[in-house]
Amino acid sequence: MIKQRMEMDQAAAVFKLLGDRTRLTMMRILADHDCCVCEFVAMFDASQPAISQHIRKLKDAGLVKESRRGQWVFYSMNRQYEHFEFVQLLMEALPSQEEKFTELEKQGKRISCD
Amino acid sequence: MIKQRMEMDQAAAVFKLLGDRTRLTMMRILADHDCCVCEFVAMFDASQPAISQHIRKLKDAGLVKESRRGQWVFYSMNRQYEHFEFVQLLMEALPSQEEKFTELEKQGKRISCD
DNA sequence: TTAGTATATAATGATTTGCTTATATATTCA
DNA sequence: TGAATATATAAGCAAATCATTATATACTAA
Repeated sequence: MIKQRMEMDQAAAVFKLLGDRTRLTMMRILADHDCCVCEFVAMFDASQPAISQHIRKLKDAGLVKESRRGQWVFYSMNRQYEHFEFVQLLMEALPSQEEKFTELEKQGKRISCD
Repeated sequence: MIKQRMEMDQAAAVFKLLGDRTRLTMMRILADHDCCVCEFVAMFDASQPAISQHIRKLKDAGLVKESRRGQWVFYSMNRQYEHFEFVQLLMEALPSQEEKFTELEKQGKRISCD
């Protein structure tokens, strides 16, 4: 696969999206696991609308995609995103947020749709 | 050198700083060359105060450092910055802004203090 | 159909951002 | 010293950002 040339405007737009603690952590988590909204709400100390609005920005920009599974809406990294590889490179430079996830399981708040 | 663990808050703060086209391009240029303020002013379609204010943010955060050379103030990447390597990794993922520089020389606006 | 759960959206407001204009400060050079 | 150049800072303002509250929509299950 050929690496897309990244324009500075686009790069700045990505950085801007990632320049928020909540969105950045969400993306880092999504690099490892799909996640539904209520899981994010449980992980972060944030309201459900706040989480929804952060996700919307990521979705509008194309970084994540959604898929409904029953009553839940799951989000995942969008591998079709023009600069997916760039985003992935960034996420790999950041520490795993696995604790957030294990903590969620400990609280019994993990949603599983398998 | 041991790679510093990057906290998400700090990472988000870096991304936020880079989430502006002008600052991001400045940083990309600084990855290759030191630069003085008037060179940035000539390169970007921006006023001198606007440029100064962008630089100040980068300096306050520790990403760049200044050194006066005669009447000019030159800026460079701060290699002592806690997350210098992280920033450098990001810059390497972006296209060189060499054209900006060559254009500057063509206009005879390159400042040289050697 | 109705209640309950999950999610999205709309309206609002405080805060932050990034410019502008005006002015202050620092340095060089005649 | 005084003029010219380079840079920084302050004040003010429009737009963007990010939360909150209230409400709408979508789905499940009884």
